[in-house]
Amino acid sequence: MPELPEVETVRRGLEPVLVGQRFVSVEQRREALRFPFGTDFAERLEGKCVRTLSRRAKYLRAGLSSGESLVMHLGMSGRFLISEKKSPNSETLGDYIYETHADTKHDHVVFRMSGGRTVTYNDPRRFGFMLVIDDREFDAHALFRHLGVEPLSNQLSALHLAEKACGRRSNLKSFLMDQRIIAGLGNIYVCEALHHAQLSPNRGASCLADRFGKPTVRAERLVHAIRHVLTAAVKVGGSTLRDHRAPNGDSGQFQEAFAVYGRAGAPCPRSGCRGTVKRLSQSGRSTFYCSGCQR
DNA sequence: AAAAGCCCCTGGACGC
DNA sequence: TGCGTCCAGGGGCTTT
Repeated sequence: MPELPEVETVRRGLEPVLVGQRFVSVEQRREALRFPFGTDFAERLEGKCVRTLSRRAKYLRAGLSSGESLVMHLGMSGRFLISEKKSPNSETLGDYIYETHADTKHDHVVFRMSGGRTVTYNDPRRFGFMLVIDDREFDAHALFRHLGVEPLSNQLSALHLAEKACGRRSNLKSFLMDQRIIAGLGNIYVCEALHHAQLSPNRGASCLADRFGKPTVRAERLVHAIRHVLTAAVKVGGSTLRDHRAPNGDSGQFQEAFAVYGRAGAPCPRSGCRGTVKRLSQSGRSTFYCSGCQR
């Protein structure tokens, strides 16, 4: 499911449920998801208060009162479900509602919060993971050390792209998928941003820099397109293809606005363009683009 | 060092 | 209804 707009949607949905609340109980139902949860996973959370809930790339980070952080990644199919509680003022476990739904066999973690709600992590494919790490080790952690710039921050600039693209031999699609350059884009939003920028996914990434290493007009266009597409997607709660939902159950709407993703054979929606959306395979993943207007 | 391929896992869509 | 095949929003690891 989740690229930056979906993860941000989940963050916004979880924030009022987690922040300022304490973990009353943490039920870990299996040894590992993609990675082992680590020793004492539940114990390091129980009794701790959540101070902040932030997002870095496609990761969620809950900052705890203990000086540690709970890091969560949704992989391909992870989602959170929230249930209300029967008795708001009681912390008896029996008063917490564990809402049954169609897919409880993939409920891997259940958080019961002091505010009275139950937060359940469900993930059929188990490509997601959770772990608790010391805040002092966060920036140096192997998962985050090499992450590139946040695309919605002002760290994303034409100059940054030009510097990273200089001397590269990969194509634009792979370049934008590389989390060490820009962190948070995935297959959908790379395709959509390239279409918006009218750049071919096959074009070499080195087109973003001129022979002096300075950013080109294409780099400027790409930065604008990435910001535009991500901002529009966040605004409508991301894209729901299969399982993405905000924690309150709402589905995203951005799939309605896809220009190219998943639309092979359809006419290009750009006004004045008479091209057709094509699908091709790059580095083992589908790319959708219009050969008419993306050059 | 960069780039390509493989793999983790499950479920849904589709063809027969 | 059942079976086989292909595909999927991510990303770490290995190989070239």
